[in-house]
Amino acid sequence: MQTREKRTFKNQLYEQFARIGKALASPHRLELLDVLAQCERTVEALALETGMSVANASQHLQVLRAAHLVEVRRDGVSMHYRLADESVFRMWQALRTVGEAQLAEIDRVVHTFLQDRTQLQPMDAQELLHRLSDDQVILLDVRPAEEYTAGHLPQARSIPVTELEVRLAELSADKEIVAYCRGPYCIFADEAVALLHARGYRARRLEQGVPEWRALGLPVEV
Amino acid sequence: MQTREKRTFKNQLYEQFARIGKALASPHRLELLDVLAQCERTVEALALETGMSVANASQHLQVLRAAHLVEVRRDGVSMHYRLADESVFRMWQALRTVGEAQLAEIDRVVHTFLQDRTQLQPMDAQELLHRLSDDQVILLDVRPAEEYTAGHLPQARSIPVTELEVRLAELSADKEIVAYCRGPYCIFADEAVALLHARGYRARRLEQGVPEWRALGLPVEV
DNA sequence: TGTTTATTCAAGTATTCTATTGAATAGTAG
DNA sequence: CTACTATTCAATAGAATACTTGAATAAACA
Repeated sequence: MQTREKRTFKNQLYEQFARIGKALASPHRLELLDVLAQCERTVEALALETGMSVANASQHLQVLRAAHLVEVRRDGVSMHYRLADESVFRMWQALRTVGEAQLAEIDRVVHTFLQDRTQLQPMDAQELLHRLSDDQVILLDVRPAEEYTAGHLPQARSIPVTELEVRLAELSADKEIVAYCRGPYCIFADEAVALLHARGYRARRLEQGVPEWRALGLPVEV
Repeated sequence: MQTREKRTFKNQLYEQFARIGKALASPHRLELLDVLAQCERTVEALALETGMSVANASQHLQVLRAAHLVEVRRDGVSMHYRLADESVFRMWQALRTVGEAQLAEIDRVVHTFLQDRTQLQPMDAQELLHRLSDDQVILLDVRPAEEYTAGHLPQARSIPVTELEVRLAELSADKEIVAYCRGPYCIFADEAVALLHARGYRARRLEQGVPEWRALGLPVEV
């Protein structure tokens, strides 16, 4: 291959990879990917969840679709978007890891809004598996019910954080409760643990969300 | 936390992650990251390697630096850039994986320029380790000498592809030769294997480059 | 068939990004 | 101190992107 031909090859190759990079170049699109990592959703639901206008959400979704990061199916009048592939979540996870390692601002934002998260005594997957096998804990999925339905951790019970207060009676105070939600930047589990502590329960937060759990190669129930 | 406050939190968080996404949104910057995955380099060397003007390369490097994907050190009059962190390479790798899985165009580009790569009988890390332990193969690093110096596979010998033809006498034809280079889209090893085949050697191509080898957790010698 | 609903498209404006050019800076060598 | 080298900065013009608004589709339902 000639030098010029090699340049053409590389240009075309990096051009293609940059299509994916460009799709990641917007905070709105990253949020869409993050939400879609839980389960598929309609345009309207995504717009609501992310606080964007429907038209704007739709446009960003097409950018993601053009880069083949999401796929779509029609169901009646609604379009349901979902991540194209497990590798898309892994890329988002890799990007987050870089951010956590390199951007002090991310730490600062988390600290500003979430105060001291260590009070929630984060538990990792390893420890959870161990405690579950001994039947020592109640595992609580505090995400919206539809996300639980789309896939949840084995042995988890669904009590969305919005319903937790009125459904406390369902929980025995004998065992420790481990709450999980969407992932490391989701605050549903934080809120649940805070509420449970206030009501005298022993409760901790699981570090992983469902997508991180799946990425660890651990089983998810549908 | 109030609804409005939650939105502010998410906005700030995704805004930060998008800094990294934006840094990945240019083919030139992806190529810079890819080249830097081999070893640190000066601005001039990067400009030469990627076919960009020095000023343009410098500007793109500052974009990468602003996103904390690369770091820089001064050595006399030259600035040496390097990847900030192993996690940056892993992110680039994750992006490539998505591209390979989702973008048919990437396959098409590779096929157009590289014809049939299976003729080079790609070998994976597992098989190489096995063959090396039995002393059955010669392992050849065909990258430029400076990249070999910055880190190479254990037991590898350095013969840059540009020098291979005149240094063939150094290689015994008894053993099979395994050539590797920068990674899956680098053609140095392809060229080396083709040349070796033409001269009657048994030769194969290693799938991984040094950064992929390192990312597998395998040792790299300096 | 006409109406409703969810989504996409098209147009317009504001903003941001890119590559080029030439000048400025910071360290080195004479 | 002067000349030189490697890099960065500043200014520019052109290209691409973002968000809004209102209209257009396409399926579902009465």
